[in-house]
Amino acid sequence: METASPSAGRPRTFDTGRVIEVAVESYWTDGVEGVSLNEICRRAGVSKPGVYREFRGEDGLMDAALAHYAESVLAPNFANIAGDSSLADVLATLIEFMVDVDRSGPVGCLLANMRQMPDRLGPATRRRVTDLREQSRSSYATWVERAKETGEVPSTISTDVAVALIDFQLTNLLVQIALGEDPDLLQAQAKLSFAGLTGFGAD
Amino acid sequence: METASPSAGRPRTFDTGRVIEVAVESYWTDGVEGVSLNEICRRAGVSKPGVYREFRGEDGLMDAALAHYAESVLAPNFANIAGDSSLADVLATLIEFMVDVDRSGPVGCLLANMRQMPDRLGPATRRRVTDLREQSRSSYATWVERAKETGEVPSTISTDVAVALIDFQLTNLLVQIALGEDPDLLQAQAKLSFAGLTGFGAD
DNA sequence: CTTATTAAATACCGGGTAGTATTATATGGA
DNA sequence: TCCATATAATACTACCCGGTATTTAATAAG
Repeated sequence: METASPSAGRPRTFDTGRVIEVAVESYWTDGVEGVSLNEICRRAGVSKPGVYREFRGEDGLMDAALAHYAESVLAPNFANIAGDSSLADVLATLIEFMVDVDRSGPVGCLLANMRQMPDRLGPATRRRVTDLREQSRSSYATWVERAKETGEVPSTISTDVAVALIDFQLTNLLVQIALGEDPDLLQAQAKLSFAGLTGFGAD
Repeated sequence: METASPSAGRPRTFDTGRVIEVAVESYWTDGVEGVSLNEICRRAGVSKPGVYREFRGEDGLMDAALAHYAESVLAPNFANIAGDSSLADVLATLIEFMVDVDRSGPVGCLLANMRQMPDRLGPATRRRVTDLREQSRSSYATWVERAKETGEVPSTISTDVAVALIDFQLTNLLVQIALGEDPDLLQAQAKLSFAGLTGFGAD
């Protein structure tokens, strides 16, 4: 299906997808606090009014970037993990993936970064951050409930607290990795931090 | 001992200590990323060249503020804690103190905030952040070593990892508290995160 | 060829930043 | 009284930001 109406007017050359990709890469690599709308325009080779017309401003661009990040990075990762392994395995896999600074793509996580910078976000982006966080928490909750059924996680631990633990540890792990902290130490302490949940860090 | 020479020149009215107090309060409450040098001058009722002459610029002011914070807030707290209680007690006390949002003074921690914002810091401030962090780690290391001697912490856990765990958990706890996260959930998950170290969160 | 239409970039606006050159003020001493 | 001295605030620079009014360019239709 071609673009609907080749009716009149100057043909568009604005590559929206390309701009979103540049924005994701920029925000992810430099942090939302470390890159300006002007700079993204420069990197994408695009004019500011163009971005404004297409995304209604910085908030819209950030929101679009976060949406793209969620579906192109977060969703596949969550899908790969959704397997039937134990909670300990899931968490260990996640940790090892997150602290792997040699893999392709930027380190850290755009969503985790944005959560630390609420003042830098517009309303739309903030809404999406809240929403994506809620989705993560919901996934964690199902993992925890399942692990409680198998007896891996003691039922004396409230699901809310377990979810808060996972959310806190993984998010801050990603933040610290992005800050350049030592990956090996981060990995070891992260595993240890889950010992009360699954007992897997106390080897 | 009065100020050395009342020799000549316009008498000074610049209250350095007052400016430092305002700076600490401002950076602590609003975050180093959330308040400008101009704004601090406005709040302290002082001119910018005055600050520049006294502190050599923003980096000097931040450095002085952090130094004052370290000796007026961090040091007393560490002194109060240095008691002979178990590591579990020390950590529980610290956590409960940190998540208490109703106590006087701003929530969170200036040092923890600065550690998340290295790009916002000048060289002097960054040096002091590194140094203070090293001091904290050193305290944590002695606590851990002592706890290992009493058998509270299994000697199979490397001191480096234990220190990294404590550093990570406490710092990020302070960051999350400052971000307005739910104190009760934070407290519960923080205690749980230390279960692998001391076993005290698994009640 | 002209006109309407759509999209592009240029150039600007108001406001913020850190830092500084300049000027005004208040003292002690000659 | 007049000057040297030290400190104060005012006013400015140069630069960045997000956002926009204006202008230029490229097409389809009449």
